[in-house]
Amino acid sequence: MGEGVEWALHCCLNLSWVDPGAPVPAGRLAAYHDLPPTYLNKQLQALARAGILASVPGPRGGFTLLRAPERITLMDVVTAIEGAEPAFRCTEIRHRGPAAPVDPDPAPCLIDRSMRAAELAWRTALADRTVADLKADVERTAPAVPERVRRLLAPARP
Amino acid sequence: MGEGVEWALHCCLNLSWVDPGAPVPAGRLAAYHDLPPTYLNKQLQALARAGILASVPGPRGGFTLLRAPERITLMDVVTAIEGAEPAFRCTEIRHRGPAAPVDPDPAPCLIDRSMRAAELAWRTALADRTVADLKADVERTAPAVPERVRRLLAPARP
DNA sequence: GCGAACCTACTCGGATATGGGATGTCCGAGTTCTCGTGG
DNA sequence: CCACGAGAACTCGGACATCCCATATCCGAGTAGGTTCGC
Repeated sequence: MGEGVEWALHCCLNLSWVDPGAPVPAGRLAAYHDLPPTYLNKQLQALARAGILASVPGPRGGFTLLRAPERITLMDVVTAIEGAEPAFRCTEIRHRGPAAPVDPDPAPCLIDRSMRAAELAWRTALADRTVADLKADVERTAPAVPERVRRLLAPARP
Repeated sequence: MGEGVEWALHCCLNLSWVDPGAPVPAGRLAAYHDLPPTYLNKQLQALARAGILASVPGPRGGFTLLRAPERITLMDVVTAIEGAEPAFRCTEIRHRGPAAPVDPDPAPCLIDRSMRAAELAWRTALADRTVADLKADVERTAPAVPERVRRLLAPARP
């Protein structure tokens, strides 16, 4: 799994603590965790294309959560970064080679079926957990974090 | 996920239908599904290293199931091919950059926690399903398959 | 003093390099079977 | 006819290329705000 998933999740969580009316530029989000700014920008673009973040260009621009944290599941973020295709893709090798039946077997590949069932369990677990859940848990276990995030992501006051 | 997982699963299933005392060479297993013989050999070696297959060299050699199909889970096969490391690996980016706490936070990363919980659900689903289950299901839905596998994987009779 | 036009600085967005791992191939070590030879 | 030994053929096992995608970077399009000029 790509490294950008971790970055995207942390960014969504951090954005859940700042004022939705004040966009945060990619560079500042990157500086918070010491990440490559332009590459993080790429991941944020993917989140924007998926409708999770809103992007505003120009000075005072940046990224903002487009939906409420309660409506952003971990599955949404993972799908936005990694794509919607399943990790295990059945290429139907049972229909190749000398064992290939003359008329294609209408029955589904049982190996694919099992692998997809397992992947569905994974997807369900991710879909059951939202950014709001993470937000609440962090606020309970580390109450100092939200204020620190707000301070470091806030725009520089001249 | 690598393509070799699909190959390995099909091979284990096919081997469950042949006589455990008669090893099947990699080339014949590859020919059954029209796969690159030497590359499939590489995957089978990984299965042998994991203790799933037994390999015997020389003429009349090949690969055999080392354990009973009931004792080979899909998780075993996936781990043998893909490795045991989790798909999502937390690099603790929360401890990097200006927000890094002076003494490392003993509390676990909650994002990592959620991702690992989801992956555990996936692993559990795979561990609950064995090659014997697949074997029984195929024998019920496609009774002609086992005989065909035995015939095509049997050693050539001069 | 006030308004408007211009200019600058800053941001996203996509097109462009690079490296590591999955994919694919090749040759050597070892074992078994076969064939020939001698008794 | 049988025992034995050398040879050959076949297999796994690991070392060696190749390709593709994740990673990383750079420059252009567009916009908001500040500045300056004219009235």
